[in-house]
Amino acid sequence: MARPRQTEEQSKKLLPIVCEVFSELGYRRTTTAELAHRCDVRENILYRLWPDKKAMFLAAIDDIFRSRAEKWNEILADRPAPEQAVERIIEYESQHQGEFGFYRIVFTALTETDDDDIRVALIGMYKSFHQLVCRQVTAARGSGDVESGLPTEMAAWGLLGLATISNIIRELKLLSPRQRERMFAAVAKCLVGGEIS
Amino acid sequence: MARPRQTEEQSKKLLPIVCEVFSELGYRRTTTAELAHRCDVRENILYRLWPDKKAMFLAAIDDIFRSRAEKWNEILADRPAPEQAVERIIEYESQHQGEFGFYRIVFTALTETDDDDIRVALIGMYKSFHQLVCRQVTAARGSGDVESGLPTEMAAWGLLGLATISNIIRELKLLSPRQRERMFAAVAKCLVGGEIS
DNA sequence: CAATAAAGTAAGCACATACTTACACATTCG
DNA sequence: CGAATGTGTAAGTATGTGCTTACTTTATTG
Repeated sequence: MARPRQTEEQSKKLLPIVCEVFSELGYRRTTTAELAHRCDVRENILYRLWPDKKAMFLAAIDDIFRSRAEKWNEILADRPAPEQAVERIIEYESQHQGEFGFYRIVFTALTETDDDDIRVALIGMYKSFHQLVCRQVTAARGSGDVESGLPTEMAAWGLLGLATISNIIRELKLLSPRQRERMFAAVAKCLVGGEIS
Repeated sequence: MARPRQTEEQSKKLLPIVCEVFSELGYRRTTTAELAHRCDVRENILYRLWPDKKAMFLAAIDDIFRSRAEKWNEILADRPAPEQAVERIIEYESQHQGEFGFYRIVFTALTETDDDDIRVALIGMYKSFHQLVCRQVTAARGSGDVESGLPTEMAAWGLLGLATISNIIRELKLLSPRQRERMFAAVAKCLVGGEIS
């Protein structure tokens, strides 16, 4: 007998903007006023969608992981040969870095908050990502002798580290985009396929 | 005809505490009141040593780089064989990670501020570190054929990435300390000595 | 239409916090 | 000593910010 709730749709609509602002400004500098402004609504509307600022941030963490994983799935959807899958993802990552503000969110979550819920969310995200990467590395390596190279899980952590420093390099312009891409590809190749001397 | 200034000595005395607080809490959560409290002085005394909070943070960045570089020099001071130098540093880093709050300061500087002076300080710091690492990698590789492995500068970036993810792993307890150390050593070895397949 | 409930507006409150000011005390050196 | 200058204390100010509240408008459905 009245208007049906649209909160669901609205939060979906607003979430990408929320993500963007958090990843641009970090947790602390992101004010609810700024969030509202960028979402082109008033603050209290945000507070109808989420109970508090922390919930908005948690939603952003969740969304940022989901959108990244989705992207990877898209890449893998056209079924490249397993050996090429990881290369495809690496190529994608090296070129589209920072697009989702992934690392800024992580950094901010690590330093600006001291909240257990946020830590738990981060931990879950990293574990999922690590798994995802592990699977790709395994696929890329095929059934060749694994003993000669880095154990898969270690190579996967190395790749995550590579992605992280690569983002820092991008943010601080420590290398040109071209150089950064080449560095990313070479180091990734070394980690996935390199022998331990 | 009056008391001589002691600001120099006092800032030296207080700086490690300032570093510690910034790296624990990040830039935004660190209040001048908290800084004063931890330094066991009043706020206005901090403001006699530095013009504003940002200057305190910049001083912390500078100090944290200096103390880390010093540590490395200590390690290298007892002149290990060049091939072992990088291993020594890697071993040290893998075990003492997070001690200086290095990465927390970096993360916080990257996300919580949008200040050019801070960016410049960070950029300088990374370049210095990268050089330092490059020199060690070169030394470790000796005069062997370089062509077969990763170019030195790339390996150095990889190592910095490894240190970064390793810190994240430590902070989020994604691996046990033992596992993390093993991972660090294995990936580092792969980067420094690994062949590109 | 008219009742109802959601969406939107605007103002404001309570508190945190960067930075200041006014003043008392201590130390140096003519 | 005493004037000058540095150090320490304590309170205060102006602003920013998370969150709320009281109210108006809009859409839906019996």
